[in-house]
Amino acid sequence: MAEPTLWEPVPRSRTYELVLARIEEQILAGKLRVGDRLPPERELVELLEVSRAAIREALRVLEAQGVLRARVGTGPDSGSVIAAMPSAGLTQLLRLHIALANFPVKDVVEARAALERSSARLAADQATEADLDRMAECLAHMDVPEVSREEFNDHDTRFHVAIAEAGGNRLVTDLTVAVRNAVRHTLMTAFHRLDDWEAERDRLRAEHHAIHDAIAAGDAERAGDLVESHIHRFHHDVVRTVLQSPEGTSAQSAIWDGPPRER
Amino acid sequence: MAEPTLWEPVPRSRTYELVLARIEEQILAGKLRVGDRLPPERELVELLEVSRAAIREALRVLEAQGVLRARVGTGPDSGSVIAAMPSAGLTQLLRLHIALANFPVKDVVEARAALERSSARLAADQATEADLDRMAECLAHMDVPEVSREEFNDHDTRFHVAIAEAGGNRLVTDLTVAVRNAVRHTLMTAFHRLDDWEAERDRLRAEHHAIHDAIAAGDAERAGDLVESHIHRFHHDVVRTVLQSPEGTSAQSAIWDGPPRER
DNA sequence: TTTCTTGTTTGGTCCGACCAAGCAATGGGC
DNA sequence: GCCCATTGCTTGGTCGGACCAAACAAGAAA
Repeated sequence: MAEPTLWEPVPRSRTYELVLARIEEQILAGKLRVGDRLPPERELVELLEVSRAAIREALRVLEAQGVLRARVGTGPDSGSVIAAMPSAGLTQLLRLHIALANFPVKDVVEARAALERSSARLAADQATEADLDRMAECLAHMDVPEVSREEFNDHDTRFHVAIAEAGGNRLVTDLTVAVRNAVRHTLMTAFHRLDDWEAERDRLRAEHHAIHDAIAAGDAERAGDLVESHIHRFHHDVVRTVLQSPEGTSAQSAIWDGPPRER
Repeated sequence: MAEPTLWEPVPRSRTYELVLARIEEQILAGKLRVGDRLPPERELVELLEVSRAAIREALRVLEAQGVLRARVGTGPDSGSVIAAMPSAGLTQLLRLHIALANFPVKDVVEARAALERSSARLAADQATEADLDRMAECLAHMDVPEVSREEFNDHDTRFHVAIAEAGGNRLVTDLTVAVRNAVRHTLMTAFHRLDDWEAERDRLRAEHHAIHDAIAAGDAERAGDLVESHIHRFHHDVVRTVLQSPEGTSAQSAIWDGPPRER
């Protein structure tokens, strides 16, 4: 039971962390809700009896988490206001950690597959006509005969986001968007290095239409399975192959597979 | 195509955001890796020609994201060091946004189910003997006849985390831990208000053992399905029922179901 | 009534100063 | 010659004060 990792921390709290804790208390307790305004920074200085720098550092953290939105001036929209923009913060966080190779691409793909399978199942159950129309519009853009790779990739993303939004689960949607954004660059690189672009394009078109049809038909089981295998196949055929081809050094394979498991 | 939301932003960059961008550049470009040290704050002031306050605000954000770890002194471990502790930052972010009801509990449950299904499938494919032993140990703790609810919940969490770790996917593991931590309080509350604790406890025990056995047998399909239905059933039977019972006001049902969908 | 000016509030930025935690080099005592 | 306390330097942590610019509100001037 004496796990060494459990005895490590002992974090001496810095002032800004205490400020953060005070504000979080009120959020967790429901006393601060979306739209509410925090007292002005100078007032918080007096209330909490710390320097403005400490206050501001805490506010910066909340802002980065998408919980706060600060504006100057005196209007009704000014000051530090509790907001709700989780996807930006999530995207940023995941981007950095993926870049630090904490999360190998393989893991990200797996997470995407899991999340989007869930989205597709939910979407099949409760997508509205408007939702289906939005998906169909994305498909139409990708079906343009001479569509460019950028255009295609752009609407590919929109298509998957549309599915997530149709599912109505905001957490899953935001996670999906964040994960997708986080690997956007990698995806585009793979897309450009593609040898047989036309074949892959046609394959993706067919898969997308199949997914759309399953959702439209309300077949959750099939929609989920199709999305899952769609993501797995694409990353297996395209990303892995392309990233490991000519310039495929050991460094890149590490990006894919991650460091060996150690215990 | 003229979506109104796309014309809103125009974010005037603040100094700390520029500093943040510079540091992120280097991380994204792979020039800063885990373990590397940033220049001292006072040096960054000269390099970037901004105030120390701006530097520090940027560093605070990175720290909150689990990308940085700062220590005073001159030793080899001192200064601002690139680190990799994503789950803490994720947990914090999710906790706040769940509290702000951006993410209704229902959505969180769905995300958990999706992620842990994926974990279980991976675990069934590649769990080692050591992994299985750790799971079994958690089960043993939960099987103690007079186990307390706290003990049970504690090892319940460990069991699920053990599965995620056995899956070997760090992103999914960290997301799982973060999501679980974020709803820990809600979970414990539901656990305590439980009417027929013994019946629920026995049901959970049986489900846990079935999951363990499926993973041990290498049956990915079954393991995944069992975990998924396990989570769905528990939250449907316990959390939803309990949280909406006596004190079940409209506010709490909003926490569960979230605000009505508007388009 | 309308328009311009002025003042106030608010976040944004910077500077300079001091503190305490650590480590490293120094030097006396054995 | 070796050990250990002292001293000094580097580093993040904290603070107070000052000034800027954006944004709005109120009052003055047309």
